Amino acid sequence: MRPAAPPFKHEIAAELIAVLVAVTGSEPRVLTIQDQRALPSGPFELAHRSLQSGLRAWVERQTRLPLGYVEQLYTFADRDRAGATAQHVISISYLGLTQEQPASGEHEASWHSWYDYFPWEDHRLGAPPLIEETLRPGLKAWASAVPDRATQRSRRQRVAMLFGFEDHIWNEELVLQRYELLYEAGLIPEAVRGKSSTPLSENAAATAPGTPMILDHRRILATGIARLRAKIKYHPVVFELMPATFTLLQLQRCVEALAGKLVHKPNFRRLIEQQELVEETGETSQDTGGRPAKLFRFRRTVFAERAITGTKLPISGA
Amino acid sequence: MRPAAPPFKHEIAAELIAVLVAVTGSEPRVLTIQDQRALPSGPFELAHRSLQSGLRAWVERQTRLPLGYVEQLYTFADRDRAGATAQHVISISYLGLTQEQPASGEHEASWHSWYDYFPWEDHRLGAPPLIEETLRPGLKAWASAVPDRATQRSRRQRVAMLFGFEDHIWNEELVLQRYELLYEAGLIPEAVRGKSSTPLSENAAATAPGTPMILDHRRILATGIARLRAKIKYHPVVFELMPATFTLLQLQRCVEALAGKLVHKPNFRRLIEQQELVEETGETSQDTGGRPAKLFRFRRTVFAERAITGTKLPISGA
DNA sequence: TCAAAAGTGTTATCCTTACACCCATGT
DNA sequence: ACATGGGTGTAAGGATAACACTTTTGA
Repeated sequence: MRPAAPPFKHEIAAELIAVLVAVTGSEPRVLTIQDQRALPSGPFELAHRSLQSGLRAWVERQTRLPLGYVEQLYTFADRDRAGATAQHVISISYLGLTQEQPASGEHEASWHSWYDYFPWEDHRLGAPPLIEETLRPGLKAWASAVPDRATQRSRRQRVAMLFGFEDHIWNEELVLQRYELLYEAGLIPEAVRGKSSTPLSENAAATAPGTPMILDHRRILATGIARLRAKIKYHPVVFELMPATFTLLQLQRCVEALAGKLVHKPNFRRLIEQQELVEETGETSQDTGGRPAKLFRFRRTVFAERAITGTKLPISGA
Repeated sequence: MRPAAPPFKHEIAAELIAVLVAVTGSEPRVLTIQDQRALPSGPFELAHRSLQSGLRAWVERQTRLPLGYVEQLYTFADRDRAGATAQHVISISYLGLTQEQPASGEHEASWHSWYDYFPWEDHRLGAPPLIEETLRPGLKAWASAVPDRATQRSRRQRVAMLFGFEDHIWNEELVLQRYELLYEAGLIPEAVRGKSSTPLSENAAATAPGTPMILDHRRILATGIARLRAKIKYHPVVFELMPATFTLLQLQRCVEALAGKLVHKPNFRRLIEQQELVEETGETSQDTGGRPAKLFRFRRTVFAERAITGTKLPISGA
């Protein structure tokens, strides 16, 4: 146990990795580079007051995106992150909320639905068929692939809880745990690719659907999605993803896009209005077939009021 | 926006900082070094599989404490953390739960109640008098010290919400926010000490009580306390702090020590037993005056079952 | 007998969730 | 007419928090 005062000179490299999220037309979108195979990352800059402000400056300079909300996710320094070529890098990952810009600029950056990477996470139209068709058999095989009875039972229970099999309800917040389970079961291409030694799954053909990413970037994305799904329930961050004015249904669709499940409309509206999170602009929108909807604007003052107290969204079953 | 593959060679130093918590005799305790002025910290080691396992190995080697539960808190790299002598260090902080050992070993390490550092956070006997006597006047002065009316109102509201003045209830989870407010108000010695330029508070005599720490260590401790207070409500981590067998009242006292507020005894017991978190050992304890209490043991299997589903503790008002 | 702690039973209240229904507009 | 979305009323169920009370031991 040594004193902290004179810092140690273990020299290593550090980088920032950003999960930048927007919601466009009822789809949750994430900014990627390298033909959607990587999350944007950059060097750790020494010139800023704090890590947070450093990330903000870097993102805004590179992409011209106004970053509404920024939150640190996790710091990784796993030795085998990069596989055999492991160099000692500390990666500090951040979640950032913004709005998708038509021309997001430069360097082959592009936006994609996060369900491209995690197709099993979208339960807005019920559980996607691929869960029963692909994941469930693969997971069942994995659970049975061990001789010990007790381990089998514990694996099966874990599978059932995470994916909502047998009485269990779907908990949309467990994005990371589900990814890690699939990884452990050898159903994620990234898991197999890195390992030169063990050919983990004999059923390598039956890997889970979803676009793979380099290194552990898909894992970082899962962390970001999970954090955001948990956050929107008690913190008014959704509004960072909305345009200046919006209808209540648009807001609802945004929440649903993030949560990956539908919410009860009447209750949603009541809860939003009760809490006075929004105010009417006086105008209406006739864009979508049906009765014109009132337009609302976020009451920016609630950031001061509720940053502490918190807010509520009616997303059930978590 | 550059690709992540070839890591950047910005060389910097990295260290780990640990908030190690135990509960001994109804007091929440934290391990400190340097005459209780610093949290234990150590170099980032490259030899481990992950950051987490590196921290675990380091702590167990240095202190011989068995670490029950470990969780990453936050990563700091603020330029002015060390004041003028700023060297570029990334500090990765962790929360670790353990049980206090009589001889915690070496290097002037010692355990102290965390309320030594945050005396205003202990509301088990009601709001401590020092809040009304010292904090409230200081905060009031700070809120009035700005000319703008709107800013005054917003400051006063923030103060009231965080400290439970005027109708607001005390929310025990807001440890960090309260510390930051006091810091901003110039009532924390650490805030003044660093600044060579602005003598922030003319009422420097009236700084908040509580033992100061070096650099931002008290802030890191506040982060750890806040995280733990939030965690115990829905995750069965309390048991990491308990001996092998315990009475329900001991368990309750432990929860109360962490939360800094009392809980309703009958409801607490019902909730614990309903969830089958514990099982009777068959023995009883007559240690404390009164009817002998049944001894319980934590059902270790719930870690598998509820790591995902979560648990509940009846701590109200947050 | 009293203090201290262990327990049990019950109720009031609020929040969540859902169901049922009506309104306004475009095709 | 009917599809689509906007919007209101209300009730069932469960979780929470509190009150009142009995039991068992040691001093």
